[in-house]
Amino acid sequence: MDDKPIERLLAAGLVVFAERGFREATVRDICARAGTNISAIRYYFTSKEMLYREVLAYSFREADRKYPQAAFSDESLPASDRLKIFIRHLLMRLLDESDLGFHARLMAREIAEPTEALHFIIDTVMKPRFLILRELIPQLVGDTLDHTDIDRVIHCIIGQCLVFRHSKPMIERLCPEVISSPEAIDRTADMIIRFSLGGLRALDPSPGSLL
Amino acid sequence: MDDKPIERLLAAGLVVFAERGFREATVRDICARAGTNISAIRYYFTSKEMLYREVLAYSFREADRKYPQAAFSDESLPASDRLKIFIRHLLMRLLDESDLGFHARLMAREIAEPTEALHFIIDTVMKPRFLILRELIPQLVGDTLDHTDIDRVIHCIIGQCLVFRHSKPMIERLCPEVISSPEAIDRTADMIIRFSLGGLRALDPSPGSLL
DNA sequence: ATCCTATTCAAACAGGCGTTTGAATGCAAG
DNA sequence: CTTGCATTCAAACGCCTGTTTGAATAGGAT
Repeated sequence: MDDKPIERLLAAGLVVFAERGFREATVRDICARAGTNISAIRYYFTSKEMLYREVLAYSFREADRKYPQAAFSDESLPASDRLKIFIRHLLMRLLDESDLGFHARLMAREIAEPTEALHFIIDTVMKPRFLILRELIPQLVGDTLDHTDIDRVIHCIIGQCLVFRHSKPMIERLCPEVISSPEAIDRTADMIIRFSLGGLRALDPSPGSLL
Repeated sequence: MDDKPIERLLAAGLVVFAERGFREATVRDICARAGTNISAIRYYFTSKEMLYREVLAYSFREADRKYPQAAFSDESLPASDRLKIFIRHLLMRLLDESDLGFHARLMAREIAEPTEALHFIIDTVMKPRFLILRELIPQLVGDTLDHTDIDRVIHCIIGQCLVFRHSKPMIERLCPEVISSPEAIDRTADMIIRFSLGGLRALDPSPGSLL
């Protein structure tokens, strides 16, 4: 447990908001975890909603600290390698059960049921990655697809990663083995990569494809 | 509006539960939509939770009535055709904005944040479809994958469909065109099918593949 | 008309929520 | 020690929730 109440509230808020969502999270629960009095939220953040915004910012800071500038934005690497890195990176973050996992869960929540903070999140973390994929994918499928189809392909790829996070309850009932261990998650990442590269190859009509 | 209060409450409950989730939905809102008094829920369903269960059952009934026994379980068709039907079917249901869309949203909610009803839903609607895919996929990729990898592939495929439902808020901000019209959704389904068949081909080492 | 049952209704209830209060506490500076 | 300020605390506030109540209403059977 950190020393200052502000840090403790941010850390506790991250956990509770990630697990229960904004509305279902209670300030009493957050404060209990943080070991503070209820009114500490008002004192330091003025309201639950302001705390939530600060938790989001805190979450981004922590995530960027642990996963700094992903190598997938390194333009000197081959496009297919960059895509592989992106997929593995994304899946790991999504299924990470440490502090980092809360960040992923928090964002998954915002995507599915946006608060007013969604625009900020999209522009800050989603859009930059999205734009990189927008220039990456055409390098892998040639010029046959228009920009809308490129966006479709991008979602096909990230959807394969997201499903393992947000359908987790179903997965754990139907086939828990696919993500039950770090090795299993690793194999899942491999599978998504093989599957996606195969999918991209099917979209590229040129015979001597880069893939 | 239907005639009987029970029907009206079920229909209103479907809409409100699908849009707000179980906890955030209020009985006052549901009753207002249904045009009944608040205590009608107690009178006909004894509690909000019992109403929710009945809404789930009602939702399944309605969905099966509109999308009866999908052709994709027709074993006389080629496996690849059955997969195509499955993908198109699933995406259409997920993005359908009519009554049927509420059914899909309701289930998407249960998958992401299960109530006690999840087990029932999984065994009733998910598992049967999942088991069909479990026998379908091996026909398309040969015998090279163990059953866990088959389950991974299944999730890669359904993940591509699910992402367009549950990342909708993000899609509508980053690239709304991909699902902005029935034609666009149709093109998205085509893309998922091409992408998935390509992915499956990449997993099948045999030269003269069925794909 | 009278009774009985089914249904509707407005009002209130208890509990949990985020927020607010005002006093208690700690602690460094004068 | 005293002052002043930042911080903590228990308690209460007002609001909204699901639920409950008991009376009002309706409509068919006798």
